[in-house]
Formats: sequence, C-alpha cells, structure tokens
Amino acid sequence: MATIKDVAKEAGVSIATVSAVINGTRFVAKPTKKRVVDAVARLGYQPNRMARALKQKKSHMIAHILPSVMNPFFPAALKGVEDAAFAAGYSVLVCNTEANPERIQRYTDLLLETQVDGVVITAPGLRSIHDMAETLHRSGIPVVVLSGPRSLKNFDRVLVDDVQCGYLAAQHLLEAGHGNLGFIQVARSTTSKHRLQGVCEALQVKGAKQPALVLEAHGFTEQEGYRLGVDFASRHEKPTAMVASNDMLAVGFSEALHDSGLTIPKHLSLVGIDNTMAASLRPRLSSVAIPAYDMGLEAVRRLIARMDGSQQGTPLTTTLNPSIVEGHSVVEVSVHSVAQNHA
Amino acid sequence: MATIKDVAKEAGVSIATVSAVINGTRFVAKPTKKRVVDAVARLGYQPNRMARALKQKKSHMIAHILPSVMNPFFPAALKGVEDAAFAAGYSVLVCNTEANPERIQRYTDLLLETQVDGVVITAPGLRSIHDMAETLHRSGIPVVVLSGPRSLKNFDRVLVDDVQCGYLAAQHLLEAGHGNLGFIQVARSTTSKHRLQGVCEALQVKGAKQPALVLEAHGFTEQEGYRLGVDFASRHEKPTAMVASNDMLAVGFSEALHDSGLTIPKHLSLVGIDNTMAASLRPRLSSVAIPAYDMGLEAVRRLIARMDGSQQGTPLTTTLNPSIVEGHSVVEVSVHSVAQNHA
DNA sequence: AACGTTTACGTAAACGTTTAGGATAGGGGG
DNA sequence: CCCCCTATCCTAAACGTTTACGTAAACGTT
Repeated sequence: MATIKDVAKEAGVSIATVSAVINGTRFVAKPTKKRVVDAVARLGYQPNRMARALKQKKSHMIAHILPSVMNPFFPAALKGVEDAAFAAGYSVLVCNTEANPERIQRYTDLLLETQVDGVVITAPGLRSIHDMAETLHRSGIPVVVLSGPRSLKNFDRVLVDDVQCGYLAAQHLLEAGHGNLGFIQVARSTTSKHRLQGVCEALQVKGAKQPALVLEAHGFTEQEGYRLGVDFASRHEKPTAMVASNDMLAVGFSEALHDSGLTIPKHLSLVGIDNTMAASLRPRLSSVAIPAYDMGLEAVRRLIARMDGSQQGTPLTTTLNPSIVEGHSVVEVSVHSVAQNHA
Repeated sequence: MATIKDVAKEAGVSIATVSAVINGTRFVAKPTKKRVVDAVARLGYQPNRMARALKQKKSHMIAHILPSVMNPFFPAALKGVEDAAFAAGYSVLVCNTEANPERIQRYTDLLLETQVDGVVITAPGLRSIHDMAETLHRSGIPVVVLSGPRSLKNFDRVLVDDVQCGYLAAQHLLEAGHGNLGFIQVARSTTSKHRLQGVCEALQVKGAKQPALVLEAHGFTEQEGYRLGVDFASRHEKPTAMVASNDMLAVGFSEALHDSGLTIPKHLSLVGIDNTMAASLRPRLSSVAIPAYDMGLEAVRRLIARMDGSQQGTPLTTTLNPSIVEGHSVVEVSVHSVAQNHA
C-alpha cells in the first residue's frame, strides 16, 4: 500500500500538501494540485483510515447492537441504519448480543476499544443491555435507542407509537363494520398494554369502553397464540373480529382456528401487529406495520446530529407512525350481521 | 480515555512494560506486573484499537458483503459470520451492496481504506461484485466467497451442493411413493440447472431419466411461480408431485393452484428448495434447507486460516450438505395411485 | 530601496501503540 | 576481584495521518 509519503515524493511536494489536496483543507495552487492528483492516481493511493482515525480521534464507525439478526424485525432496522450511515460516510459494525450477558460484556469492551463514534441499540429488553448503554454513554459515546423502554431516559430514542398501533388495528376493523372486537394481550408486557389501550381508544369513538373479549397470552409466541385459538374456538360467544398483540400470536391463533374448522376471514376477521408474519398466512394477514427501516434511518440521523455536535442537551425521543397494511384476513360486514355474533 | 502513558505513569514503569503485561509479549516480574494491573484497573484503561491497528497493520475487522439483509437467506449467513468472527476476536462490518454498482464501488474503496483484514462476499451474482472481489484480492486482502459461482476460481469458496439439493428434493418425493415428478426450472440459471440435474440423478435410480414435466420460469420470483401455477392447473396430464427451483417459486405456484381450486398436498405434492419460505405456506412447505448459518461459520474459519497464514496456496472450496426439512406439502401415495396421474 | 502583506508550501510534532535494541543491576565462576 | 551472564526493565523509533506553525518568494507601497 502506498502511503502519503510515497505520494509526496512522487509529486515532489511535502506530505502536508498532499494531505491538503486530499482533504481540501487549504488552498493549493492549481499546478501543484494536479501533480498531487496525478501521483495519487499513479500509485493508487488510499488514505489509511486507521491512521486518520488515530489522529482525529474519530473512527467513522458506528455500531448497531441488536438481539439477533435472525429475528424478522431487525434486518429492516439494520438496513435503515446502514443506509443512513453509508450516506453519511460511516461504516457499521453489527453486534448480535443474543441476549447473552457475556457477549454483551465483551462487546461493550470491544466497542470502547474500537472507539466507535456512536452506537444505536435496538430493542434493549435486558438489564445487561441497559448497563451497556449506560457504560458507553458514560464513556462519552453518543447512544441512541431504537424501540426501547421508557426507562432509558438518558438517551435519544426513536420509537413507534404502540398505542397508535392498537388504535389503527381496531380502527381498521371498525371501518370494516365490526362492532365488537377481541384482543389478545400478553401478560406483563407494557408494549401489549399500550396496544390494548389503543384499541380501547378506537372503541371509545363507538361508545364502547373495552373489547368484548380479552385473551391473555404468556409471551409473544406462536404456541401461545395456538393455545388461545383453541380456547377461542370452544367459546359460544365470539366476537366477529380479533386484534393480536403481534403477528406471531396471530399466526398461532389462526392455525388453531383452522384446526378447529373455522376459517379466516369467514368466521373471524383477524388483524396482527408488527407485520412480520404477514406473508406467512393464507389468506395474507392484515397487520399494522412498524416502520423498522425508517426507524433505523432516523436513529442514525439522530446519532449523527449528536456526534457532530449539531444537537446537544437533553435527550430527544422521536416517534414514528405505524400504518396498516391490508391483507385478506378482514372481511367487510354489514351493520346487521354485526349484531349476530356467533359464527 | 486513559492512555498507555497514563497507566505507565500511574504504575511507575515505562510504557513498554505496560504493553508487555497487557499483551503478555515478554516476561515481567510479578510485583511489577501487579502494579501495572492495578493501575489499569484504577484508570479503567482500554487499549486503543486504532493505534494498535496502525502499528500492527491489522485492524481485527472483517467485512461481510451481501446483496441485502432484507433477503431472508442472508441474515442467517450474517449471523454465522458474526459468531465465528466474534469467537476469534474480530468485528464485522456489514456492507449491503443492494446490487448497486455505485455502492459497490464506494464500498470497495472504503474497505481498502479501512484496512479490513479480510472479507467474505456472499452470493455475488453481478459483474461489479466480481470486480470488487478481484480488486480486494489484488490488494492482498483475503477473500472468501460464500455461495458464489464457479467462475470465481481465484478464491476460497464455501458452497452448498446444488445438485444435492435437487437430489434430496426428488428423493423425498420418491420415498413418499411419487413416481413421476415435475420440476420448475429457471431459465439461464446455473443454480437451477444443477438442481434439475440432482432431480434427474435421483430419478435414475427409478429408471427414469427426466422429470415428466419441466416448467420454465424467468426468475426466482413469486410472480413467475404464480404464472406457471396457472399454466399447470390448466393441464390435463399432471404429475402427482413437483419440485420448485426455490421456495419463492413454490409459494407463487401454490397460490395459483389454490386460486384454481387445487389444494396442496391433496392434489399435488410440492417441495421447495432453500427453505426460506417454509413458514409462509399453510400447510407448511417441505423444502431443502440450505445451511446458511453453517456456511457463514465455515467462511470465516477459512478466512481466518488465510489471514493468520495457517492456510496458504491454491484456493479451496468447501461444500456443505443441504438437508430436507419436512412440512406438510407432501403426501404419501400407494404404488397404485401413482399410476393414475391426474388429479 | 526597504518594508509589510499575501500567497503557497514545507517542517515537525502529535495521536496511542508495538518492538527492536539497549541498559542496569545482581549473581556466579574463575 | 573481575568478568560475563541473566533477569528485568527502559529508550526511542516507527506505523500513516493531521495540523499548528514557520518560511520563502513575490508583490505593492512609500
């Protein structure tokens, strides 16, 4: 690899001059500049990023910390992060924590050593990730949290409005004429609670206060969805439509209905939330899409604003809006058929 | 951030000694070592990776170049890459090319500047990616190709055996009693051609030479699958089972059958290849799984072997075996019903 | 003609490491 | 008692940049 010294010699100038023409940091006479440019081309010179980083104390790298790229939500966020970073001249280091405390520990050390200029942490559920964020932050590294809990109050955050998610899901069903809805919630999850609240808010427009039926799952899993689906199928009084706290639940739920001889959307209209599994169902599940890609973009924009100092002071939280994407799991219903609520 | 100098002063030794105890590069008397270790702890010292990289000409970073993390195949490969890298003390930079020549160009410059120690390139279809690989390689950066074409003969490669994929798919159907199969191939794709060849090889055991029906798609897309599904449904003579060149095709195909009133697996047994969409179909699609995660692991192992010089000389290609994962899209059939081949 | 300004570039220190090549001190053999 | 060896640590150069500062030449002004 040619160094700046080689270029300087080749062009017959000092290294300071080479640096100047490369970075445009000061005026260089036209003919001199040309000599340098030519020399660079001849030698195929590429500035050494390590050396530059060392001198400038800026690595031009950011880290994206996430639980696992295998989870369908994260690749989209990662891509948003990478796109925004790329556009701004940053490279991104991926760090899969796998929710493993040991990995998390090693990664925070690694990131400190690497002198990354900033990090975006997505969906930090664990205490150890919380600690990681704090540690990095204390070391002066800007941190923005993507889709994290309210407890991370020292950081910039970019979120999707969970209440709005529930609201949209319910509204979509109401607009299709469904009067009494059910909801599948998840025990001890604030996310789920917010989504339920959104459902309630939508219902209030119709005068109702609560969903006609609330089933409780113990986790956002397909198995739990299936379990509740079996339960549901055996009931006499059934709402004509359900909202699931997330798509996984919806998939399991729908599977159970299918096994019980009930079909969607004929016997039940169903809408999911997060739109990760929409393609997994026939007919396609209607679901509320979380703009993961856009959240990634926004997170990095926030981060860059912190890194270049154009944004200072108290933490900001940006909220993006979800949107409903229609599948074929919801059926229009006339005002009359709403009244009769058994399949 | 504390530097090595601060530690040296704090411990009352020279920086060389500090470096020695940190890296264990030479003997240091026990009491001295303790003083250093304590000083490190007191100051919370972390070695600066940039400085180290500069001196050692080794960044301890590798890059993973891929078309797009949004494509379902790649996250698994990425995770394999990251796991192996992490275990070996390397960080990984993700580079989504989006098959965009401009991005590719900028990324190759970036990687050269960053002095990454090695790169793994996955699924390089394009000419410009081919060039990228060559450029990096010429600059002395070890490159291993994950799942690339045979034309990339200067590089270590890790592949899945496409012929084997076809073979497994067909064998699975044969074992279920299906005598005459069909195949959905993709025009001008060597991957598809190999898979077809595998199907043929499996058929030869039964005395047949060719699938009873070969449909031709113009791309690995759901739309093409749908188009061929419509075609298929209108035929009089139908095989009892089909193999699709990939899962996307299978999904589209199955969609079309469904719309034509044919159901899987009752009227047709179907198996896909690559297992990316298995969950997208009800009933679940039986498919040949490509071990993307393991391929990622293996790629990085190869890469590391090159980087530390333990592996030299002529390029190696490692082939991993695919495996069938059973869904519910294949039905057992008696020898008799095989004879009657219309639905 | 002497001097101040401007223009264009060079010198050298610094960033935080690693590492080759001393240097110092203590100890054993003759 | 001298010499040499070993054990232990230090000095200083080097990695490839950026940048504060310095300097030389050219020019205009009086």
